[in-house]
Amino acid sequence: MTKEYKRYMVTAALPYANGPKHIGHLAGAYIPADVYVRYLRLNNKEVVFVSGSDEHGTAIPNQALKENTTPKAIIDKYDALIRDCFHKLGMSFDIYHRTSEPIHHETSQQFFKKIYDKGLLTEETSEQYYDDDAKVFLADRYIVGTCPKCGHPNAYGDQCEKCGSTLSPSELINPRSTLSGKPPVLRPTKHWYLPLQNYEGWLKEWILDSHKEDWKTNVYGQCKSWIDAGLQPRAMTRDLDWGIKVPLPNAEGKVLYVWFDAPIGYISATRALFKELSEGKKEFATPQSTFNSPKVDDWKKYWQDGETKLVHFIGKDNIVFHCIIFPIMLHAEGEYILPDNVPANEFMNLEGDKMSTSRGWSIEMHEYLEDFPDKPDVLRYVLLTNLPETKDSEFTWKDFQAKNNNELVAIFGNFVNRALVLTQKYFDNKIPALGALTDVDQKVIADLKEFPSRIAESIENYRFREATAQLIDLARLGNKYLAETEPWKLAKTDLPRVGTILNLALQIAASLSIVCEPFLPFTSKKLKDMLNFSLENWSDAESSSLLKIGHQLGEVKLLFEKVEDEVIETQIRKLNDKKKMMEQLAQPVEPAKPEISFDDFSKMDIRIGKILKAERVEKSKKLLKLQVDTGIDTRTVMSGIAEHFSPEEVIGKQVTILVNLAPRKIMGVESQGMILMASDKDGKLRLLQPSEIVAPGSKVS
RNA sequence: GGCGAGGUAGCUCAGUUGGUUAGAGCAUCGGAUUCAUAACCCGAAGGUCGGCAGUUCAAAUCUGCUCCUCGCUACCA
Repeated sequence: MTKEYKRYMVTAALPYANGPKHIGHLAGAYIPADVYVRYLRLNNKEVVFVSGSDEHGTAIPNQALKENTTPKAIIDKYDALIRDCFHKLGMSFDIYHRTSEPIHHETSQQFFKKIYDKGLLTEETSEQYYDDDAKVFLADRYIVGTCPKCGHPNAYGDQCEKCGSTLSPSELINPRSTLSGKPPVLRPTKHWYLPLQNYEGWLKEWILDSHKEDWKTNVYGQCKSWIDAGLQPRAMTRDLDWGIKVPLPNAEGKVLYVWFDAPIGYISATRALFKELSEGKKEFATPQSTFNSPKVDDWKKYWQDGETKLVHFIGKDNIVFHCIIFPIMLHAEGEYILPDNVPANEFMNLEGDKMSTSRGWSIEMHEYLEDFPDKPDVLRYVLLTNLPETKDSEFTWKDFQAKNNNELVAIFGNFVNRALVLTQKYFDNKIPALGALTDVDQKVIADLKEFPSRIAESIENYRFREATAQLIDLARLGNKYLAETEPWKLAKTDLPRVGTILNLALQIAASLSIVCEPFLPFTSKKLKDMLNFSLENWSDAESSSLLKIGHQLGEVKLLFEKVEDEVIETQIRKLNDKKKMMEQLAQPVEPAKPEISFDDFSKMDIRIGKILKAERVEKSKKLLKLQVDTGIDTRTVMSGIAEHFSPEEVIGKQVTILVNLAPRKIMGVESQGMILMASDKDGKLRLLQPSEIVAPGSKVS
C-alpha cells in the first residue's frame, strides 16, 4: 500500500491522567510519533499531530480517593505534569488537549447520538454490582477482592496490579466495595452496546485482507487473534458520575465508556485546534505550522477526507481499541476515514524487569527531567536506538551511558567539534573556499547525497531504530572523511586543500543539522546556531553546498557531554531504593470482612487430612487432582496449586480441608471439598498444616 | 490447554517473494593516528540462526513436531 496522500493526521495515545507516565510510554508511542511528524513537516507535508490527557474512566475517581481529593484535582495535577514533561522532551504536538473540555463532551455526545439514531446500538439490561450503602453502581475499579490469578488480596475488578491480569469483578474472590467495604450486590441496569460481531465480516476484509502486508506482524497477529475468537457486543456506557453524560433521555447516572470517548478525543483535539486557530486563540493549540488561514471546519479535512492518511501511534496494550473498536465506531458513524496504519510498539523493560509505576520499577518522565534537565535529546536518542518495534526491548542505565558516550559524544558531537575547531583555527570561523575535488571528495559528496532518502525510507516504513542508526552513520561518514584526508597535517603545506576538506566536512555538519531534527530537535537547534544556519527542508540535506563560501560560523560549543560512572550508579541506586520504598508502602493487607456470627462459623466443617495421591490434570496449568484421607473418607479434591507444588512434593502432606463444601465439577471431575491455603503478598501459596502431626479427621475450630 | 508474538555473535538488535563466505552497534583484541570531549579511523576474532525431522539442487527464511520466554484466554485457592 503506497497510496499517495495529500495530508496526514497523526495521533499519539492519550495518556491516562491518573498518574505520571514513564519512559516506556515514550518509547511505545510518543517518540516514534514525534519523529514521524517532524520528518513530515520537514518535507512540507500538511500534517496535524494531536494528543491529550485522557481524563475519564473509573480509575480517576479511584485515584482521587487514594489521594484524598477530587477527580478534577487529579486530572488537573497529572495533565499539567504530563503536559510539561512532553513539552520539555520536545513533543511537537499541534495541540495537546484534554477530554474534560466541553468541546470533547460535545463531540463524543454527537458521535454517540449519531450511531444511536442510526439504530446501531442495542439496549440491554444486565446485572451489575451495586453498593447498597453508597447507593451507587460500582465500576469495576471500585470492587476489590482476591485476584484469581495470583492471589493478590487487593486486586481491582478490572485489573490486578500485582500480576497485571485483566479481570472482571465476577472473577474476584470475596469481592467487596471499596466504598463501604461490604460485598456488592447484583442489580439490574440498562446499557447501550455496540454489537461488534455485526462488523466481523467488514473487519476481516479491512484488516485481514487489505492490511496483511503493511501492518506490523505484532499488530496484525493480535487483531487476527481477536477476530478469530469471535467478537461480542461491548457496552459503550457505564454507571458512573464521572465522565460524559449519555445524551439520551432517561439516562441519569450513565456516562460514556471511557474507551468510547477517549479515541474520539483525537477528533475533539483536532476540532479544538482549528476552532482556536480560526478565532486567533491559543489556549491548548501549539501549532507547529501555519495551516494557511485555518477555518473552524478544517478539522473535517483531516478526519473525513479519503486523501488524508490517518496514523495512530500507540503501545501494544491499546491495539484492540485502535484496530478493532474505534475503527468500528468510525465505520458505524459513517463519515470518517479509517487509520492507514497503527504502528504499535511492544513494551520496554527496565534493567531486566517489567516497567511499572505502581511497583516503583520505572523511570518517570519527570524524574528523568529533574535529574537530566539539559538532556532531553539523550533520552530521545537512547530510546530511539532501542525502541520495542518488533519485540519487547530493554532499557538499562549502562546502555544509556554507553550510547551517550560512544555514539552521541564520540561520533556525532566529536565530528562536529573537529570540523568547527579546525575551521576556527585555520579559517577564522568562516566557510573556506572549495578547490579542485579529489576522488575521496567526490565519494563523500555522493555518499552524503544518499543519506536523506535512505533515512526517509526507514521513517516512512516506521523503522525508527534503523533510521536512527543511519543518522549516526552520517556522522561516521564525516569522521571517516576527516581521518582519510587528515587536514591537520596539510595545514602546514597546503592550506587551500585544507579549506576544501573543511568546506565539505562542514557541509556534512549542515546536512546533519537538518537530518537530526526529527530525532534530536534540541541538538539540531544548537548545531544550527553553531553553524549560523537555518534551512529547514529535508531534501536540502542531500546538498553538499548548503553553507556558502565566506559564511560566518557561530560560537563553537560541545553538543553533548559525557555521562560519568557515578551518575549511572546513582540512578541505579535510586531505582532500587524507589522499588523498596514502594514495596513497603504497598503493604496489601486485606481489610477484615464483615462480621459473622458464631453460627455462621460453625457451619463450616474444617478438618485435617492427608494427601494420599496427587496427579497433574491434563490440559490445565493450575490444577492438581488430589486424593485426600479426611479421616471420614477418602475423597477427590481438585486444587489449583499446580503452579506452586509438584504432585510429588505434596503427597503425604497434611493439609487443612473444608469437607462440607458443596461438591462441584471442575474440568469434568467432581471436587469434594476445598484445600485451604495461605496466599502470601506475592501470590505464593503455602499449605496450612498443624504444628505437629495429628490424626486424619482432626477438627479445626 | 487454546490463540498471538518472540527465541539469530558476550550484550542490544537487523535480516523471510528460500540462493554466493548470516549482518550492525556496543563490549573484546590488534593496527594506525593526534585536529577533536584519550575521542576518531582501519582491521580481527566471535554465531551448529532454540532443538529434531521433512520439502528442495539450495532453508535463519517453507512444512510438521518439540522446548523456552512474554501477552491474552480457560480451569483454580
